[in-house]
Amino acid sequence: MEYNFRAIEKKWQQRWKESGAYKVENDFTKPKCYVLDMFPYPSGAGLHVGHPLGYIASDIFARYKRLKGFNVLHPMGYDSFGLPAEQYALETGQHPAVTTENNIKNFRQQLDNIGFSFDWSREVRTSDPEYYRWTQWIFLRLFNSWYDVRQNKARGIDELVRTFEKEGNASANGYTQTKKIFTAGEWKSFSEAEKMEALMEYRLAYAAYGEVNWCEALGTVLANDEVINGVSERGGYPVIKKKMRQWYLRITAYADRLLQGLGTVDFSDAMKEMQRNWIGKSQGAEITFAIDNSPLTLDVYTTRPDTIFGVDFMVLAPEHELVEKITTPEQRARIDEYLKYVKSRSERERLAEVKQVTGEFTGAYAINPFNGRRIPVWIAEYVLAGYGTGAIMAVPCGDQRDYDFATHFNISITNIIGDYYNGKEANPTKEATLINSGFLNGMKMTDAFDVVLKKIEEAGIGKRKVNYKMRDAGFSRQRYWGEPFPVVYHNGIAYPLSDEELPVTLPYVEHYKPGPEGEGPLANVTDWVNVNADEIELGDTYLNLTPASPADGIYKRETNTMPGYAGSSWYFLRYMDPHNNKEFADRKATDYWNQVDIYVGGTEHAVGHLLYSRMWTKVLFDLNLIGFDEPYKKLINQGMIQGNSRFVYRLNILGSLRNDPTNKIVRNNVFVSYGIYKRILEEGTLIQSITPYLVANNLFGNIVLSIHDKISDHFNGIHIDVNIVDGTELNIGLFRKLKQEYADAFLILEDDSILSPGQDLSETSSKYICGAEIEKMSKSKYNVVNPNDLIDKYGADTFRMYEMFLGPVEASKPWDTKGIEGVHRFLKKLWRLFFDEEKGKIWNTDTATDAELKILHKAIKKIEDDTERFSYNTAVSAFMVCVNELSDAKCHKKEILEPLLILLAPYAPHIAEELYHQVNSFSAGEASILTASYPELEEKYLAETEKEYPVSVNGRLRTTIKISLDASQSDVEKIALGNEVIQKWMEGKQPKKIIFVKNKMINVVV
RNA sequence: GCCCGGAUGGCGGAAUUGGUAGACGCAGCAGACUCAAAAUCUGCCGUUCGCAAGGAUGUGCAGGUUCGAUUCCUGUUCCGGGCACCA
Repeated sequence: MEYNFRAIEKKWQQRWKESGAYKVENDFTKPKCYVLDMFPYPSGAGLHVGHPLGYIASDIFARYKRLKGFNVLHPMGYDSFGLPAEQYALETGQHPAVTTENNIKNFRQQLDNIGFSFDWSREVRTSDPEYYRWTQWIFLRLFNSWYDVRQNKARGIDELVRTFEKEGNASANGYTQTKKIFTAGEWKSFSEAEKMEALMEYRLAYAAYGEVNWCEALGTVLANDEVINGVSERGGYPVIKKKMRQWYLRITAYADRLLQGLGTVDFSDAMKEMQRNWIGKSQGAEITFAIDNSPLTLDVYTTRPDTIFGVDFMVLAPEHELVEKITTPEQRARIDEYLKYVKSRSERERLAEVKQVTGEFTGAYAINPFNGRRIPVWIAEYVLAGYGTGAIMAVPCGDQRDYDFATHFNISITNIIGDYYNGKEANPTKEATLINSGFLNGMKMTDAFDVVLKKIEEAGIGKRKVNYKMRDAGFSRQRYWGEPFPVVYHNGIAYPLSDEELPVTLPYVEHYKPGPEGEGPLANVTDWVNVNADEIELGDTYLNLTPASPADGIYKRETNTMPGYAGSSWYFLRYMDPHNNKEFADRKATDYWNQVDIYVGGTEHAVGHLLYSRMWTKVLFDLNLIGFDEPYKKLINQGMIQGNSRFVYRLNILGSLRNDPTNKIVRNNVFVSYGIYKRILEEGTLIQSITPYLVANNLFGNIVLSIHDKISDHFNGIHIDVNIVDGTELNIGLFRKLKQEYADAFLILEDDSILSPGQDLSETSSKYICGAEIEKMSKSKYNVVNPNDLIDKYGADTFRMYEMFLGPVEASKPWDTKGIEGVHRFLKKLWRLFFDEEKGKIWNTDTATDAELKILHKAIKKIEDDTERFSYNTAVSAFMVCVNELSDAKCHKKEILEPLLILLAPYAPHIAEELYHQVNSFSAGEASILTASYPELEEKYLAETEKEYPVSVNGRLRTTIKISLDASQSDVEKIALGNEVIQKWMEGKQPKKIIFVKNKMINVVV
């Protein structure tokens, strides 16, 4: 009986499916464990071997916890809204719903093949109306909430309205930048439009005009984290800044709590650091400067108020509102020209030329409040309008950008840091003792910080201020394939729809092109966009207005859709209660399942998805809709599996040779093996290197190639499908079959011999060796390895264990199929502990010896420990050690083997279940290894009585001595000093000291 | 430029708290079984000197702390990732 993995895996996958083995109940009496994977976007390309890495890791953990007696929630679903499906629809006219459905089918087949323990009855899809109904519902909560800074939490907008009615907004200032202060009376006199406009400044989801990242090629705006180096993350298209009315999430209100929350979760330091950088908190001061000969004032933000005496100029962002007002007539023309220049530059150009110094003087001067100095006010690109106040005080001796600017425009530099400033570059030190700094002279900069701030606050010309780099998140996209907003407009005012109107489903569209004015495709569906007042029910505005009536006429639906991160911000909650059609999830279910215990996914979501879902969770918590405010307790980032590309090297035929009918190479391609290619590059000339191979075989006829400058120009390294290469050796038969154009190619092999068309390797002892390079795994590089192929060849259990054996889950590593044989051999060896090819069944029910129990319990200890801390590569190795030892000991005892199978079940569930049933005679469906209980470690079997101690002399290992573990220090010293080898190395000297660490080592110092 | 992470045999990697560096696997070499191949099994496998016993050396590089350092500290090089005019 041999290990027939194909039949075994098929059988058990079928049985588990039939018995609903992975179905999870909301059984609140059992301890819970929530193990979650980041759900995938179902792309058309399907899975490659990199995708399942994290899924396998989490699956092992989930199965392990289940064996440990936990009620484990381990669901899977699809983040099925998104750009690629829509881009594909634009090109082919196929509806995104159709392509998405097909892709999901393909994904599911590939996932099923690997044998995951997902509870598919809880599957969610973000594009399913029954799902996005609740995304829209949460959006309405965001729309109807505001952030109360004093209570430091989100509250219902109705409470804000009541405050306004009582006392206006002067004291009840929520998290908003508004400058418009109104009294209760004024509020009451506001029109409906004015009230809605005022409230909009407080809502957590709000519409506003703002600079957005507009991507013309994609026809939509993008969030900051979707723009990389001035181009779109997806597709690399140019992105420009544009003013548009957009929806935003007021995530800045949560900046501090998102920062604080990092202290309560178990994420990697790198991950926390990335989020901290993105939030970008800085402590500083906002200082108001008077403008000379003007009633106007200038606010700047600085993190270094201690350097105020070093201010040599001011710089405004070109977009700053003061620029218009303070520019003097003499400078007007030059400023206008500079503004024109700035406008002409794209975001990308600005980023590309970061170090270029540009700017212009406004002609105006600010006054330093502490010494009355007149400070010239400039404008320059390097100051950003969106950060701080959009204006800075420049201290060239302490800030390199200010220094560069001052040098470029010949502005004299005041040194306030003495020797710390060398006159050649700025020094941002905080250690210096201040000079040229009035009342701060002689003070350390770190102390001066608070002294200056106190003075500024006393004088009423500024205040302490915390700033964040993070901006509110753009929340609308001009696309079709996303969640429609539950919002309608009337006279330009946005009204929420009632919960009863949900879901607002996507209408059918004829095509996916933008609307008439650059809006999303939905704008073209006029009979969906325009709705009569009596056709819809509006949500509560809390404004005590007369309800909308038919007389109010036509409402227009919002034509934007929500961005990709909307659905993924809360999906982990829906899994808890996926079929609930009354609520997004039952409160009892969310209280029970609570935080995700283990969340596994890639680093690429560090700032996008992770921050947004953390924010949504905090909002839901504030509104008392769930009972916790961090979604993910522990995060594991699986590493990227890189592709291992293979190359063949084609000789480029010169144009002049192509027309020569006497020459064979005109018609045939010539490929050289990697060794030859490398030698040619090293030798340097084409004539000397190539012709011996080619001329000798009469490939060239009488033609001689001309010498080129670069030898490598004569070759094209061409990606070749990794699946037709064994290691680095090309499978020539498949190579010729794969592409018509290669069928007649000449191949120059590693030993310089030529393989002509029609010949195969049986006529030579040489090989064609391919070049190799590590790259991203992608279709275009022909380096994609499909899990299905490997599973077909070795089985899912081998595949699962091999992926884990590759290295730590967190590490990125190139894929290499070669080692999979070793893991497969291990499983075959395990099988042979139970069955022999000739003798059949060899497992028995004999009583185990202590030595055998020790092997088992060593494995229990190591594997349980490694599984618990996600060290799966070492766990797999421990299985191998155990099976090797049992084979050597010829142990075939059920008493040992059965517990081993349970240990193995999370890693290789199919073979474990099969053998578990072989050693037990269960009746059909009676038992499963999936619900067995995990073996208990019994330390007594591991107890040792003696230890082979390494003994060193002066720290150098000289020998090992077996000594009883209960030997005392003096016993040990006697034994060590009595040892022949040790005596030899002591060279007759007296020991100064003998270091003895019990159960570790002995070191004799002489 | 700034911030994180890493560097160990031919290769992937192990060494959990400072205590026998190289577990486990791949590849390679030698051998057994076989008509042969596959499968399986046995032995060797960092470098170097040596017939061997054994010795020297060795965790990117240069120092330091320690009886003892892959592990801690200082400096440095290279690689990977993130951020990038954020005042």
